[in-house]
Amino acid sequence: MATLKDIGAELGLSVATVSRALNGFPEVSLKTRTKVQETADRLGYRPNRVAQRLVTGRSGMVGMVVKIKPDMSADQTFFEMLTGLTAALSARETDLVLAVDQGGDPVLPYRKLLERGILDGFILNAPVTDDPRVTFLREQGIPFVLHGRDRATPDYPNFGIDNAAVSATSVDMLAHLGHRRIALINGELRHAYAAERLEGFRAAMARHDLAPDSARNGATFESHAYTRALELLAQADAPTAFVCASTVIAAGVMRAVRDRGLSVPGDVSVMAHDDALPLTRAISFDPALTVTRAPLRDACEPLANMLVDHLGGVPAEALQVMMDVELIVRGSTGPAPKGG
Amino acid sequence: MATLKDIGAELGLSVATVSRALNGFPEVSLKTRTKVQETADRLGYRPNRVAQRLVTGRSGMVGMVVKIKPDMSADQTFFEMLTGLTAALSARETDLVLAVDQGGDPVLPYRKLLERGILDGFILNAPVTDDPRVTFLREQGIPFVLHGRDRATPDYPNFGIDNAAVSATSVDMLAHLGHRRIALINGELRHAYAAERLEGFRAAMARHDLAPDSARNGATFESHAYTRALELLAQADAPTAFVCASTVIAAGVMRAVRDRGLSVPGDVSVMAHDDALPLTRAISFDPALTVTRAPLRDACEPLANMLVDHLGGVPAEALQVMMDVELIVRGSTGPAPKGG
DNA sequence: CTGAAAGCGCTTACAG
DNA sequence: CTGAAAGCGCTTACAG
Repeated sequence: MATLKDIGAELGLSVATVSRALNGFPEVSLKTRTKVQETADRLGYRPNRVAQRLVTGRSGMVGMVVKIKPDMSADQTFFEMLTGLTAALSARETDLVLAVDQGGDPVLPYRKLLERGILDGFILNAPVTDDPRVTFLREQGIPFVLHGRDRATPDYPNFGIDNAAVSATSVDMLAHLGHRRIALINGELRHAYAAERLEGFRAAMARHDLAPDSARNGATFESHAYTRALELLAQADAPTAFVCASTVIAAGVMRAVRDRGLSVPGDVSVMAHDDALPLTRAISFDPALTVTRAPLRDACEPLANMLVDHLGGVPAEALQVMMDVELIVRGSTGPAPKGG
Repeated sequence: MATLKDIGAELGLSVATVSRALNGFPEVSLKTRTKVQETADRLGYRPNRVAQRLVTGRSGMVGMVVKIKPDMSADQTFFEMLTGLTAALSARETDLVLAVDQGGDPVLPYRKLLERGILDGFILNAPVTDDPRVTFLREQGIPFVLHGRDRATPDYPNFGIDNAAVSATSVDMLAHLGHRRIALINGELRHAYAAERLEGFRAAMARHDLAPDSARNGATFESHAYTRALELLAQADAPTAFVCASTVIAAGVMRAVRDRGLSVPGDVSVMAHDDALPLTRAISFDPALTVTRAPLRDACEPLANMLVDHLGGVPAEALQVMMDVELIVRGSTGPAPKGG
């Protein structure tokens, strides 16, 4: 590997000048700059990142932790983001280092990664309300960016969707179709997104003078959603519309509706929030699923850029974005049934 | 962050001695060593990896490339290994850096990662026959370890299963059950594992004096497997047993068998090789699937250790392991039908 | 516009 | 058994 010294030796220049030429310092003469650049290209010079990092104090690496389940599998949503983040970070000359959280103390993998002393910051995802990882990294003074937010008014860089608006948009649309009994089949309430969706659901239902008691929170398995939907459908005042936290949940709900001998959207409307995961595509449902849509992958580039910008000195206040989601109406929703 | 200098200053020792004490050099006196260790602990000293790396020339980081499909999703088998590898590498003080292969030149992401000059080596998976990545890394002189092998007699560290034996074990078992017409529903032939399975299949069939013409290679989607099995079942001399390259393929084959009005294992036996992926569990089939089994995850620790050992100077010849697979007989295989 | 020098935090021959 | 010194490859005040 060619070094600055090699280039300097060829041209009779000091490493200092070569360094400045290559890094675009304005005081270097055009003639010198061209010669240096040309020699660097010819020698295939690549700056030694390790040396740069030692002197700048930055490592050019950020960390991310995969949480794996007891069966050693990880969340589909994590991997969905992982590839996008890696690509986006790479465009900013930053590498992504991975660690695993085997369960237990959620802070431990971050602590261990920090002890290695090689990371500039972290990307966190899937926050729970008042996330202990946020508390830890903040008190350590380590920069990080969060996908979503773990509290109402975050003081760290974050990028996410307006989860209250997800519920509000869904409820508004269904209410305008005449639905009065609307159910929310939500994720686990400890997850910040689920808490926000529930809150948004309650507020929206209240605005329409509807009873918000048909909300069910829990694990986002298809089978769980199926069971919870069956329970609601067995009630005297069964819902005529379901708002689902994910497309997987919607699949369970649709199955339950049909097992009750009801039709979608004739008897029951079903809609979901769609993260655009490749394995459960809203458009492949029959009928195609009405959704609020916000592809997880769309968050990757903003998150990567925010973190790198933050490391470069941009204050957290300037790096907080809450996106609105898109409403896509398809065949799975329709007017409330007569006399429903 | 405390440095060697800080520790030395506290104790009136040179950084050289402190360094030696901390790194377990034998010449340091016990008394000094204890004092240094104690002070290091008290100060919360963590070696600066970047500095260590600059001087040793090693980075303590290895790379891995995710190949993502046009729909931006990645292979389940990749993620299955990713978490296991990260954990195993971490135990050896090594970090895993990720990059993505967006399609196109398979060598490009490796080249780009190398240009950053921060990686000691690579872990490769899913080799194709005579893999160009192997050629590239070899000519660059970069250490790597391969899951599986891309040629018959590899000269690099590798860990994998005996794919020819996978086929042989399967065919032997089915032949002993009286099956004469055995089909192989294989993966894409450009993948080294698929080529090895096919070769093993042909050899085993020949040993039993059976015609090995019922082999079909192709993409490992459930739907493709379904189609290919239907074609074979429609023939006059339809197979009475199927050896499947994966559990996903087995699912497609079983569906085809049933759509033909046939039963498993009464009319047709079905077995598969099982990588123990969490999403398609052989035991959840009905009837439970007979398999040759070799969990992908079992490869993670050996691969991680092999790479780190190789970086530490262990020659490639000492780091080549081909594992035998386990045969687990369950309900999806049985005697060949009478007159079949 | 360019160079000599110091320094980032460590490791490791070389002396003693 | 310990220290002084050189050096890994870079960046960046400080001079000139």
